[in-house]
Amino acid sequence: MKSDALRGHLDALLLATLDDGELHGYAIIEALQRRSGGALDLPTGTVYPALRRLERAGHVASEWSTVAGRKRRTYRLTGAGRRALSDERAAWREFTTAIEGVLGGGPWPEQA
Amino acid sequence: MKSDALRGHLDALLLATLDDGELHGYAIIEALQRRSGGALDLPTGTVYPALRRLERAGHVASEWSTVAGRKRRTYRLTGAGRRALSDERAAWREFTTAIEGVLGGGPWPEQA
DNA sequence: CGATGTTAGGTAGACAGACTACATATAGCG
DNA sequence: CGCTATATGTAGTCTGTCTACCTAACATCG
Repeated sequence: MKSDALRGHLDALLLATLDDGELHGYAIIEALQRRSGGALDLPTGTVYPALRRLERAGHVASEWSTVAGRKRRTYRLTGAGRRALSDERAAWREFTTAIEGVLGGGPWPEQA
Repeated sequence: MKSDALRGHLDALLLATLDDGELHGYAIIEALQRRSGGALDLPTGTVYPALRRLERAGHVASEWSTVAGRKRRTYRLTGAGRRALSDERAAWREFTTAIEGVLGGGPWPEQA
């Protein structure tokens, strides 16, 4: 998968991943792999900064915990995050509709 | 529409627009507007450089002509461009499948 | 004739978001 | 002890798109 393709859609992915319950960063990456059928394998250098961006924006909140001696920062959606996710899903539908209108192909009707 | 969302998909759009026949740059922009239902309104500063990139890559070829005193550079798909378009369409399907696997939502089955 | 708008093409530079590469630390296994 | 998996993080780069601008011919209105 071309790497730039993701641009502008990463936030939606992260928020959607947290929609099923709180997760820590590493687990988010694994969830993305699983749910995308292996197509998405995001590097930590992409995900961690993005999570902090989302936290600054108030869309997620985090708490530290320690599990089996390892520190984890567990993220969960905030109310604003849930609304943002809803907006992102709508934006995704608009986006794909627009692109598919073009890619969809076939000869196009002249404007009536 | 968030502007970055387009990243990595612009080439596909341009190639698809030319798939129905040759067009000059300005007409491509209008065709994109029409076919996307008005959602895509790409500035010339985005489209013209992208077309030159595609020409350098050998995916389109261009010829100058003059219509009603105005110079036009008319673009058409090359054979390589047609193959590239096919690849882009496949990549688009993979991309949306991956994203929708994540966004698609609902609780997710644990890996069996 | 001058102003404005439409058609048409173009460039330079900024910007932002994702990536590469690197650094850190603990636990468990051989 | 070294290696792998788990887990988090930063610095700097890269690149494609956008913003803002410029040029030019023609048409129309006043």
